Amino acid sequence: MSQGEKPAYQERSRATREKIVAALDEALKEKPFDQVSVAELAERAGVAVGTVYRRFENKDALIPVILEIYKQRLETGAAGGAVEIEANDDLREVLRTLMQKAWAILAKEAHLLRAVHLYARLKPELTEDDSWDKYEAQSYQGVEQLITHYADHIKRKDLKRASAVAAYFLNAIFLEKGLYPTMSPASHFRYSGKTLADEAADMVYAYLQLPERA
Amino acid sequence: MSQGEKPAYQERSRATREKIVAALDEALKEKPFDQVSVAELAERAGVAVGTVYRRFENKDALIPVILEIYKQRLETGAAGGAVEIEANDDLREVLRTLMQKAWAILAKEAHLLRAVHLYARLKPELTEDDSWDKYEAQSYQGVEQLITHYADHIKRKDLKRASAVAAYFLNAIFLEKGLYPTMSPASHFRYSGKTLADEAADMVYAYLQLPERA
Amino acid sequence: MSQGEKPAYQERSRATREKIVAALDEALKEKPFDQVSVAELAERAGVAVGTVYRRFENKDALIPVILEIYKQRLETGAAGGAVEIEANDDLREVLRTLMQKAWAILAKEAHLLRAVHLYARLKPELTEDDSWDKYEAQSYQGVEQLITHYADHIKRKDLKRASAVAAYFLNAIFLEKGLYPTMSPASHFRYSGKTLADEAADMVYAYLQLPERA
Amino acid sequence: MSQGEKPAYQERSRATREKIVAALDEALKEKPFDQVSVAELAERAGVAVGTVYRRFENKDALIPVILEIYKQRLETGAAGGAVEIEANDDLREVLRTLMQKAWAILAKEAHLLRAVHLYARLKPELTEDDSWDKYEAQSYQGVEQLITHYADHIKRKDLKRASAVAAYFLNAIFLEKGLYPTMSPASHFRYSGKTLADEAADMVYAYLQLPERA
DNA sequence: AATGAATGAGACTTCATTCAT
DNA sequence: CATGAATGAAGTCTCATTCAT
Repeated sequence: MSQGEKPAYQERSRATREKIVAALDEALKEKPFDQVSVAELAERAGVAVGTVYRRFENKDALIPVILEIYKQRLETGAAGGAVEIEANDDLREVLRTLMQKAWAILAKEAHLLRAVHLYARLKPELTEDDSWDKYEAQSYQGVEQLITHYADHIKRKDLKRASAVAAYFLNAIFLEKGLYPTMSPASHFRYSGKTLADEAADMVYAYLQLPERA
Repeated sequence: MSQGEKPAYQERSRATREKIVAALDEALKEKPFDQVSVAELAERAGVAVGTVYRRFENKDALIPVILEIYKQRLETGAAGGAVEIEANDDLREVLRTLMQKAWAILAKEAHLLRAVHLYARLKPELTEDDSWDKYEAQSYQGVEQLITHYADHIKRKDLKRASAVAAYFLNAIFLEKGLYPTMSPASHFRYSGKTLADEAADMVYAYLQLPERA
Repeated sequence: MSQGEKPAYQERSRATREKIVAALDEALKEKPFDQVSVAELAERAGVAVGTVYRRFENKDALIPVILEIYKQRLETGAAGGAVEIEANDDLREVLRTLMQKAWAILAKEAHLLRAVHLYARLKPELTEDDSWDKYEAQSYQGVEQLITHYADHIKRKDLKRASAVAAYFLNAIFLEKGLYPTMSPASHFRYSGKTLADEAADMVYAYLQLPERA
Repeated sequence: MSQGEKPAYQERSRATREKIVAALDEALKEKPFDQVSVAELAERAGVAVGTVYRRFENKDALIPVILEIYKQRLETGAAGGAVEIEANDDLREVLRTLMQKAWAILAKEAHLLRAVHLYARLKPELTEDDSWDKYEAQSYQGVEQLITHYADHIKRKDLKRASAVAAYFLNAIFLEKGLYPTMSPASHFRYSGKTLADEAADMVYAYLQLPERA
């Protein structure tokens, strides 16, 4: 239960909450959170306006929910395609596989990623318990673990920094993807998402192979 | 003159337009475009509300102006710090210098970058003459030229794709910077912008040095 | 049972009613009836919203209850401090004692007096059986009885009118007190309630001693 | 211009303001301020809802206006019927005349008196410059001046206290009148307003003639 | 009987846009 | 051309009341 959300004691309440959350998920595919009125949300959810306010203190209390859905989707997606790393796998290949998986998930949840960045992340005070912070930390650690695991095959000395830079980069590239999921064909990057994922993996791999400046 | 903008034949009109544009620039430093009301804009510009509507058909007609200001600032910034590339300069160093320059400019104009991405780029139909398209093309070509210039020191075969990927990456990383110019210290990337710029340069450099997969 | 109230046949029902009434009494000490929502009332009473509606047809049906509580408090208060009038008591002193008693009770029940005047009395149609009317009649009669009892010591000829005027006056002065129980010290009447009660008694006494105009 | 009110530079603005104020005046004759919605007010005034908000920051900003109208009406009324006190006039008669005048004015403006007491006076923080305070002080001083003027014909020693008590009493009796301007015929005070005014005057007169207790 | 979730009318307020001056 | 008053649709939120459990 996030900040500003009201407790749901009954089964019925939980069902209602789910309807609202689902409606929000759908609505975000079409327009930014700002432009989804509570009335529209209620209608999509098939409930009355007042019902939304019975579950959420105000419209802003829905923002943490976005992050919540997003994290849940990622977990579900990750669970479905967990990557088992064998000791002797090639780092370049592992990165490529990982990026492909991540990209596939994001292509489906881009609308949430967009909302997370534009609302949840920009209003951290609304997100309970440093939720974004924790999530971010987790993803940074994931990258760090991978890199540490392959320390012997990496030329960078400062693995901590390398990990942070790599994570920042991946985050940035996914953000771009999230903001412009269906960018007009006029866009000058004419390669497929699959290709881009491969190249992003290569970029990280190459970076790790490059020794620091003297 | 962008879409929805009205012609300014007289001297006075142009002065008015300048005032409005300057006011918009200032306002965007404080809040997103959405939250800048026409009334506020008029007040900041020292003109009446009706006057804004005499110059711009509606509020959306101001969106292309954002891109216009942004491009102009970049040009001014770039002109002030043009990088002369000598034939025998080291590519890694050149990239680093370029990134530092770019970073410095963006740090100052982050509010515009943010607005460009959130409004101008998301509503390409509002931007006259494929303005964003042209701008994007230009920046892609810039990267491509640089890479072509250093073709001999690069291991990638497909220079066109490498250029596109590099440009996409740079764009993404700047977007992240633009959206969260003053991200809370809780953020897990604890390195300075200067450091990040260096690492980004390295990442592109390393990528260019890595031959394509077999 | 007032208008709009529903019969409570069972023991449990009566207990519920009591809880609601007590909650209303408490709530009125803090805010006007208007601002006490049914939900708040139910919570204060420790019952569900629906339960309130099982006992009272609608929110307005609570208004007569206010008068009921008020009358009951006055009776309790009066019973506790009944004034025995001896034949040879001085009228001026008797009035003074009465006013002091009345004032003491009202100071405690000012919130009810306020509510009675603002809601119960302004919506007589809601008050069952001319309840306010009866109450008013009773208080007028009380004054009349007292005055009749002291007829020999009074100069006024028209005792009925004098009684009515005196009752009206007392009512008015208590209303003022009820509406502004804790008026800011900036208020220009800087005397204590006790003093004011004394003076009010004097005023009535003096009035009774003044013969009608020729 | 009271608190929360916006400046009206143009003639047109002033006309609008007047329309709104007049509409408020009318509306208060029918229902309490609480129950007058901004939409209703706008409709009565023949303007749009937004227009009300252009002149008044919010609904509460209308409260000080009530006091303003009330004071203005009293002044207008008083001006029309100023009472010239001749040195040798009888105090009882003077009081009677004054009360009759006051009563006549109030009968017409009872709705404002009601609103002043329920809103303006209960929310002094909304009333600019201690406006109510000043008004109250003025009325107290008026009574005091009259009483001082007739000091020789008064038996009370403490004229200051006597003045305060008299003013408090008059205020209270008018409040009662304001709150129940058209009390149902069931009311037990069956005398006309004119009669009541006479009796109120007598009451004050008698009080002044009664020496303090020993 | 009791519960509390759901309803939806209606209140306040904002603001892009129009238009009389 | 400029001004700023006026407009009114639309948004957020409250709360008396209803109803399924």
